[in-house]
Amino acid sequence: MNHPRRLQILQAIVEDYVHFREPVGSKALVDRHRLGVSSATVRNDMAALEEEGLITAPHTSSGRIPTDKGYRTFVDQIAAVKPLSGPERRAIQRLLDDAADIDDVMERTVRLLAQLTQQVAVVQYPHASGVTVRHVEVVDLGAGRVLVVLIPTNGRVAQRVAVLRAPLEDSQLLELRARVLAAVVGRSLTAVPDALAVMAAGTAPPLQPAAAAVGEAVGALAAGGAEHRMVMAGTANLARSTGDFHLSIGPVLEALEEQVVMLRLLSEMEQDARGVAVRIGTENAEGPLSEAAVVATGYGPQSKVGVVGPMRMDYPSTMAAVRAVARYLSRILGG
Amino acid sequence: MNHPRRLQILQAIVEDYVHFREPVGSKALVDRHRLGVSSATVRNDMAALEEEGLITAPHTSSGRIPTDKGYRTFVDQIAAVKPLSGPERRAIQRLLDDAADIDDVMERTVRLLAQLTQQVAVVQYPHASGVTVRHVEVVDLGAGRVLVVLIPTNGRVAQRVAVLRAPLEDSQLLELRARVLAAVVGRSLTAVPDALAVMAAGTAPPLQPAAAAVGEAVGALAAGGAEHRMVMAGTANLARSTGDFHLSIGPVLEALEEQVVMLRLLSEMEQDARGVAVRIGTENAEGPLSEAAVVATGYGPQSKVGVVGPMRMDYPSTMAAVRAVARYLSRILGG
DNA sequence: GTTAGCACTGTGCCCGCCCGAGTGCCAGGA
DNA sequence: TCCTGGCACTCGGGCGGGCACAGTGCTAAC
Repeated sequence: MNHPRRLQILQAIVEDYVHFREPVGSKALVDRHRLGVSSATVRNDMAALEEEGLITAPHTSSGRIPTDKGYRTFVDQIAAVKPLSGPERRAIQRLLDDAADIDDVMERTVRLLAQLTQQVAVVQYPHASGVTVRHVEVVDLGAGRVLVVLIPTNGRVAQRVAVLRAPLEDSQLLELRARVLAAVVGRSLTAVPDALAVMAAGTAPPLQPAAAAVGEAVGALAAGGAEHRMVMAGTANLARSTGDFHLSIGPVLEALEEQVVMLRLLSEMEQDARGVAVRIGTENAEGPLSEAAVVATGYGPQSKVGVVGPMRMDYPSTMAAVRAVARYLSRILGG
Repeated sequence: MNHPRRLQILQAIVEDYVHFREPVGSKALVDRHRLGVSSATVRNDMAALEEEGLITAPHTSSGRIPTDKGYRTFVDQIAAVKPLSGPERRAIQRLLDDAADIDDVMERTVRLLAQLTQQVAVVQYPHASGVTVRHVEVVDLGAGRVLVVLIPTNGRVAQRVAVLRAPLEDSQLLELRARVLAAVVGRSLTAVPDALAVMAAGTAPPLQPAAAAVGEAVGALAAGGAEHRMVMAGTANLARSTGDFHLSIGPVLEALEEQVVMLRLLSEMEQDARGVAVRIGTENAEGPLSEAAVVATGYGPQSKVGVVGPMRMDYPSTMAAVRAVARYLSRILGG
């Protein structure tokens, strides 16, 4: 597929279909784009494009719409990522600079991206690679229950309640706390579970069961990092996209609520030279997303941010927005 | 309105309409319910109910559907809250008992409620009334930025980055940390901002700006409690409800994403003697929710949990599920 | 107060019709 | 070899008429 005019026609079809949301015919094409040839010629090229499986006609006598493969070709070969406007860039920066804590950053980011792209935005919590333990706090809740708080250097505090066989004296609690701190502060999160197992094993009997329970709790906090969580916004945008054409909203919403599935999908996507990954239609495994497209990219060490929308989306703008937001996010979190 | 048979007929209309999702006529009514009278009599009663504004006919020759007021009467006068089944109760308990931390409790609760009711579920984070400060941690991020972590007795850890005019020495940081701890540990969250203002004012010049910045950050954390946050699940259920009848999905999704609005709505709702609050259609202010119903109740000190769905919902079951989930939630968090 | 019967009415559905958009193909020209 | 104008063809969508049906309101009788 290296016939320049045909690529140009494919591009025009994709753009017009995204814009007008209806099949585009040869005449409309020559009217709206300076192709320099007649509609008959365009028809011949369209037949060739259809032969190659890049476009298709919903019914015999109507215009053409791009296929999955057509969008893919468009994205790979044609689309130049469109830079964001100055005001947009400033808006991103201002909004994210004001964020109070990590949760706030995530919340603002996902809303911003949803608004910029007019799609559903998804942001994974930052990955904890290279993060070490800053502090651990053990809080007595009474009745043999203690709250364990893990404060890693990335600020993503985690917490959990551990249940002990018997209540602890204040002095015992302090000793336990000191032992835990000594064992893990400064260590990488990945090393925490083992370190605590050693600590528990080396603790004298009266405190041993409590040390084991607390150690297990902290270990779980360190292991089950926040990178398994995500935030989402802009689901209302789906309603608009879905309104006029296929892509029923229910299954897509279900898929989006399955965080595990979404996170795996995002993590599988590998970005290309432009720094963005795109999955179109059936490139997503068979299922509810087979009529949708996902545009994603990484930020920070190995976390992901992206949007989900109809295949008929403005890829250049969307890719630009996703990439820009990811960059600001890296900057905010890395700084 | 104290005509027993007419109430019975209203009840039958609501139940059948909820069940079959189409206007119900006099004949179908006598077929499906043992009313003991003929369809002609039912027609007379239906005319009376329509006169009172409790039901209405979409067009001249079709069955009747309940109005907002009809649902209201149904909910107030008729519906007995239907207790949950044993397996349902056990499922709630098992699921919530396994939760790791507060975020996990919220996440599990909201999913559970969405699944039980087949509606969109909303859970507000627990309110911090009566909560005191257990600990504060100050973590140096370098470059004059410090992470401030507030650990309240309810386990809802909050965090924030404070930006200082100039970097601090380690010893200065330790001193600052000690001053903050001395000022706020053991105090109620509501007293924290003032206490820190005093602390900052009484700090010697070299450390004063940093104390002010950190104090302000901690104060904001204490003031801006988690009760302003909420989690949501089951939006896919909206697609099903919305599919066949009015209640367009877009505006409702938009309203749900406006957390501020939703939280205010929930907080305004006052539960009745049965411990549940219900808002139907236009009882919600004009707007996107005027064709929806909200069923909510409180849990813990003053937080809310509820569901949003079409007016045509199974109120007895929904009210029971909301109430049951709220009870388990109170128990988990209060224990 | 209840019931049977009857005339009436609006909706949904099916059918046939026509119109227009857009195609594929062919023959002629650069 | 590629492009173009022309033409016949095809299908979808909109429109109007006719039909069956569900359900009502009303009246007269019990």
